[in-house]
Amino acid sequence: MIEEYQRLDKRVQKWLFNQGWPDLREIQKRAIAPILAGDRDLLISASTAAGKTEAFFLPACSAIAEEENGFGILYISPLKALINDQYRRLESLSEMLDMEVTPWHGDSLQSKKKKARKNPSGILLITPESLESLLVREPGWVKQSFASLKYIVIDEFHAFIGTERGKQLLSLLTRLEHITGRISNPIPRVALSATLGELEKVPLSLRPNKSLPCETITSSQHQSTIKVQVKGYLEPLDIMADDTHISAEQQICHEIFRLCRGDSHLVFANSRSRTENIAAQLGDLCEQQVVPNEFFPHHGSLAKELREDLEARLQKETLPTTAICTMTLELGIDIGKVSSVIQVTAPHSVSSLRQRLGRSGRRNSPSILRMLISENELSDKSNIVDGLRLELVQSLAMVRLLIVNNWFEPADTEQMHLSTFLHQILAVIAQWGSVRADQLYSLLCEQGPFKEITIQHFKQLLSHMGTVQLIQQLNSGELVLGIEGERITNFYTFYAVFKTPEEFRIVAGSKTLGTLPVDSLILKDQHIIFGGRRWKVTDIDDNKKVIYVTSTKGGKPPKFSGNGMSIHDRVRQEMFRIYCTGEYRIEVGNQRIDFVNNLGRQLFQEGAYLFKEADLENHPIYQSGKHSYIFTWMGDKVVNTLTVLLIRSGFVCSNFGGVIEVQNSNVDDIKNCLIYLANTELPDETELARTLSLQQKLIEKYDEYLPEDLLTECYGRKAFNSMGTKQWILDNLV
DNA sequence: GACCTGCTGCGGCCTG
Repeated sequence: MIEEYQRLDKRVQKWLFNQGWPDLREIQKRAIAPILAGDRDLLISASTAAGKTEAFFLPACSAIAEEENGFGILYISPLKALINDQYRRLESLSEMLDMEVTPWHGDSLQSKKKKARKNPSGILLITPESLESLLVREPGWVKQSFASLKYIVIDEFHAFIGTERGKQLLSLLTRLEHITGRISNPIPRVALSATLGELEKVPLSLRPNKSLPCETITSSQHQSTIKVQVKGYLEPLDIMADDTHISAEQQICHEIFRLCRGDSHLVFANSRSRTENIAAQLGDLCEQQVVPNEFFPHHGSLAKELREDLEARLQKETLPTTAICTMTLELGIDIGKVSSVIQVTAPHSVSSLRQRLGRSGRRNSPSILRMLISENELSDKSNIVDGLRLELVQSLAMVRLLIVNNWFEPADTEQMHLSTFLHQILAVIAQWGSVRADQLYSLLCEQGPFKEITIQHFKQLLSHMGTVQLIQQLNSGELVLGIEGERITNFYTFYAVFKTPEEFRIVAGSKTLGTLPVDSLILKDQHIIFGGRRWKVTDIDDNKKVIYVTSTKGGKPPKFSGNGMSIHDRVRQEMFRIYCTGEYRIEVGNQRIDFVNNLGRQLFQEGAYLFKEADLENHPIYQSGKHSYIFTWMGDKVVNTLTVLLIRSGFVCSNFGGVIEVQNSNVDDIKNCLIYLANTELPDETELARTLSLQQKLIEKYDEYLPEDLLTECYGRKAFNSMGTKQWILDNLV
């Protein structure tokens, strides 16, 4: 490997020597040859802090060190904060090479942009949105300054796969290759990513037209020790004021206080409002015990300054600090390792549980995960859904899938992303001024990433875009922007493809605490919790979109908006397996390790007993009083399909947590109805989506401009599965 | 009964 090291630029070698590193890491050595070759794509997949960034930049900077004109490396990041981090980290290396590094995003300095605009060279660090804005507004400059581009590197690539933003990014890269005349001689793409499931599928997500081969480098995983405990809590039927029946959440807060005080931890509470609630209660406990508060909330609606203060406090490691957080602390930001991770309520996916677990485990100590799960105390009026202890069993299933099967949800790469496709049509027309339809199709769908769009879809979409004046066709046949298209593309909000709700700022005195989506009801004089503290609303300014508050006692966290969640088939099937066998423990050698505390175990046994008593293993429909419940143990597509089929047949039903409740019905009626449907032609996904109102189908940013037929087809594909449902009925009810 | 990310150009105000 000595030879590999010597292939780096002499000044890079000198920089390495100055760092005092004993040796290059394995992935860093292995990346040198393929990057210097410059004739292939590269996927570097390794856990955080494995040195992925250096693995790319050391050889890539060596390769462009002699290049004087134009950018040599284009670095793309999903976060502005990461660009700032990376800029600092590249400072000394670029100084050694006398190489320019330009951070380019919405908040970076105009002076730096000006300088790079005049004299582009070295490394450009940018977000997809800023790159979009450059292509649309300054295509001539882009063509010149990227003429000798050698590498495109994408950081946190896993965050892009299967998303609207990821689709936009791939389209941007194709457009960049097109504008620089590099379609037939593509610019190598390097993806840096956390460890991914289904690694063999990733190269296609990096370059859908396969015009360059892709090599993959993964770090040899060192197995670390993991300690897991699941604890059960009981939510009392009556919560008394006398403290004998305190709520499950209060019990959980006491436990967090006991476990976390004196060291640093992360508590993931799944929603912003629960995050706020728990942070406030822990703050109260500190006050009651007259000790300094070391519990603080962290989520996306909190003001940047408040978040950064907490991040800095975690990083410094001088004061014990526990963050009660949402996924904002799951990945990306460098906060160092914490002593343990606590999960309150079941996580939404195994892959996010895995990321969270990875945040704990300091040098030479194990990763520690605790899951604190509450279930309702039962009465004779209780619903079977409560009795089964579904949330607890879901948590157990997820722990098993993660630890025993080493499985987590792969990204969904099958979606059409029509809203982003429409966005890219507008962006390309805005960039070129005018374009022929066949050029558009070739660029976006054949060379670019929109492989799922057929000519038929494309024609239908273009014609509708003409009707709503997004575009118009000239006599020559060329497409140009219409009035509405001009309006949208000329406003700065155009560059991002994802949707964000309008928000109110929350202001205390002269300080902004954060933001709230406008759809939550906030009234004057109401008491709220925000930023882990209690406030009273003094005034609301509808025009300026500001809520004024003052400090006070008491209050509830504001309601944040949100959609339902979707659980993968495999998680539900693991739950079913656990119920059927009554066994959740993990086998290690000849032993079975129990990772659940006494109350949790008791709750599990209640659920498993009810499952047996109702014989859900053999009878998926269960009648209780006037209502019936369908347990499919399948993912949401099948559950949604069954629900809509029954609604179309006149039943009143709803689903929650994968269980369908059918009101005023009995088992035989439901069974007969579904078997009858399965024996005839089941309506297809598009037909099922027609049952829903237009409003329910408007989800992504530009959905409102899509023809309803196309939107319905797209929605149907996302939400339903007719064949799978037919099979489920035949397998389980006949 | 969920979470997160990003974008412009310019006018006005403040500080050194």
